[in-house]
Amino acid sequence: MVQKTRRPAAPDKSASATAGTPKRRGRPRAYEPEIALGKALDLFRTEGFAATSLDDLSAATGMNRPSLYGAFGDKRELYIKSYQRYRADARAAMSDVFRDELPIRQRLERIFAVALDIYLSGDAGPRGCFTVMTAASEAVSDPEIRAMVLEGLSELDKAFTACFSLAKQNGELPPTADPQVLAMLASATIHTIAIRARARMPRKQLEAIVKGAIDVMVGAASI
Amino acid sequence: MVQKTRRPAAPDKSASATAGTPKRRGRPRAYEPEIALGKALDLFRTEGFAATSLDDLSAATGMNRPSLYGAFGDKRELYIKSYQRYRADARAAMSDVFRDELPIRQRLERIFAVALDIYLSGDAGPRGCFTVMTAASEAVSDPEIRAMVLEGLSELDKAFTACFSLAKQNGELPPTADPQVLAMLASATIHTIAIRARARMPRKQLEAIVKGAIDVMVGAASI
DNA sequence: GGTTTTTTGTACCATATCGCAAATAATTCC
DNA sequence: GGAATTATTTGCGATATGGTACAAAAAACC
Repeated sequence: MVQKTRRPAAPDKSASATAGTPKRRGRPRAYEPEIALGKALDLFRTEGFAATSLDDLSAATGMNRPSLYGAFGDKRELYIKSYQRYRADARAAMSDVFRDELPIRQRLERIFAVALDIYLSGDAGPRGCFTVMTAASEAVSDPEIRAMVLEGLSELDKAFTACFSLAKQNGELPPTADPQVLAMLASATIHTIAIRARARMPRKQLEAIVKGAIDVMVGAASI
Repeated sequence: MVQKTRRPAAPDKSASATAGTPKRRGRPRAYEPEIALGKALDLFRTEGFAATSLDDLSAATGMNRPSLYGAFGDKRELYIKSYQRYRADARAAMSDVFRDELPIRQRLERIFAVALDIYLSGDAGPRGCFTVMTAASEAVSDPEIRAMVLEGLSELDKAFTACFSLAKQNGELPPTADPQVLAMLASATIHTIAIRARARMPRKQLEAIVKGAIDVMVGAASI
């Protein structure tokens, strides 16, 4: 359903006080789409695409199936929107840390701490990284989803590369250090803890892995 | 169905020439269980547990559903047996290389080459690592499967640890090198290429990642 | 040849699943 | 208040799914 008569200009009514809410015309929505999408994401993250039924989604979001369909399209579209939401959330949680002007070691520590928080959250056990989960499931058979996953992977790679490049410029790393190689190691560390988290490896052990990886990456160990 | 009257001792019949085939009594099996299990594994590896139906499995193995059930139990049991088969295959493919007395760098190169072969194989696109896939899907909700995955992860960790410990003993690594930390990096590299393979990252790029990781691990770079 | 044993093949069942159609409810516009 | 618009609710229908019952088939055993 394409939205037709969306009010052309500002309505200037009293209700317009609630910023950006142009008083839609029909029956008001009973549930906030953004909240519902978050619930759907939670489910998809724990169960995966195939193991999540529309009934499950309906129960989790509080919307019944036709409403779900009207709001987000079919199951696959909902999955894609959930994944985009996940990426947006993760980016929001990470961007500050990636942008911060901290010494490289502390920056990495904070980045991985945030990642662990994301991967270990969840009522029914740790849920890992949705990009990794999607790569492991839908990415093989669905080209569009695969493209999104590939983009998600490379977004992380690029962020780490920028991180290490800056550190190298600042003289925090030896001139022989290759930011791209270090970025791949950092991404690999992200991926391994995401997987291990889903297998319920305890946080302490994951933190030990992170610490060891950081030691190697910033050159404190194995020199 | 528990096997009852399994012939108590050696039958000493003519057919006994076909070693270890004690001439079972009823109608002979139309399909070799080991081959069928291999086909089931192929399917599970590409599609995952939930997205693979018994009809798919039936078509792939050439056994109809009742036969499948009789031979392997229900779908979950078949998945578990498939996973164990995968592990056995991977172990067989890896054990020589892990045991070989090569210099550490060449050893790692060969290990990762074998891993890439496993991860990039498949008619319907690269299939990655089944342990990683299972961690990403069934491991959260199924404790038994989760335990197997955790064991699979730690088996790899231990193999790499032994690898690096030996190299350190041989003086191939600096005395400050921590075999456990290096093993985690090696496992992380395995995991990241498994994931990237499923997103169809080209082999060349995966090999570049492996090369960079090896450089760092054996201390050729970033020193 | 007849009996026993094991496997296969056909058919079936109960349920789950996805998607949608039609009716009902709540709101704005006139 | 009535028309128009948008959402929700109920319920349906076609199909897929996991699992199984039961008869037919193919072999060994006697």
